[in-house]
Amino acid sequence: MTIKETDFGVRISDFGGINLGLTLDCGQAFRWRRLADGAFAGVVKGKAARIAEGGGDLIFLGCGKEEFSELWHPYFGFDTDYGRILSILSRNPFLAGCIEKYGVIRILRQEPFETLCSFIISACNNIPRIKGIIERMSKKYGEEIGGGLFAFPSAETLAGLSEDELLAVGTGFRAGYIIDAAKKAASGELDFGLIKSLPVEEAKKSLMTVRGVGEKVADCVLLFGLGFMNAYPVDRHIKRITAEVYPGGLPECVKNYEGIAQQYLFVEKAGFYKNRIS
DNA sequence: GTCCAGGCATGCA
DNA sequence: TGCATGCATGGA
Repeated sequence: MTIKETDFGVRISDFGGINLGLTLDCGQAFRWRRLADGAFAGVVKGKAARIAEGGGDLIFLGCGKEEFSELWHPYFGFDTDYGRILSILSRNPFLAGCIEKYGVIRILRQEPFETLCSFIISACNNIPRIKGIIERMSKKYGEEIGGGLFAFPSAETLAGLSEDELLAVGTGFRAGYIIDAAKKAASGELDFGLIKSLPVEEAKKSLMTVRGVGEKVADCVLLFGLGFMNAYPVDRHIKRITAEVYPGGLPECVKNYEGIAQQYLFVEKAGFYKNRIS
């Protein structure tokens, strides 16, 4: 990977490629939007970001080298060799077709508490509405970071809210679940640093001590927030797809990278990519 | 009005 | 252990 500081921000090349639009808008992250000029804007760990594409390079606008290496390098998993992983997954013809079609969809390494809340909210919900709820939560209970943007609320803040205060932003029946997650995270009963170091099954069990967190939500947090590429979230779409495409079970080549395979299957078959924001 | 949405907790067999 | 049901909410 080459990193260059320019007048506009950090420009990176030779990083292994990315389908930026799909990576940021394939149902794993909920705070990115596409601007009129084609760049993407989002809020990550309390930092406002704009990312543009040019000639296969990515430009992190208004960002310095230090911020890039501390925040964006891990967020996009630039230390992960997607070329190698995708060539392994391509041993399966169906996945090879998806990878050919969509390019490199990266699994983001998001802030764990925000990821946990986001996927608690995702239960029995649709993606546009999940985004709306998270935006309203941030606007009402998150810290303002300038430009009319707001950080995702802290666990401490959410832990102090009443269910009615969360109902007011449209969380519905998940309000109590979010408060339980916030209390456990704020008290340290849920220690993401520790969970990250556990074997996947134990990590999953500890996430499932939170009300409103079952197998699927736990797997999403493991995959999209804690770096477990072997977590395989099975939602109603993936259940159908897996039965349809792999009635005999997942192919051997998927082992250890179930989560990445899952995201290609989701994009290909859940139909979401057809509806995503242009 | 009805149906559906990246589920989960609960009660009952 | 396995299955049905209710859960808030808004858009189609």
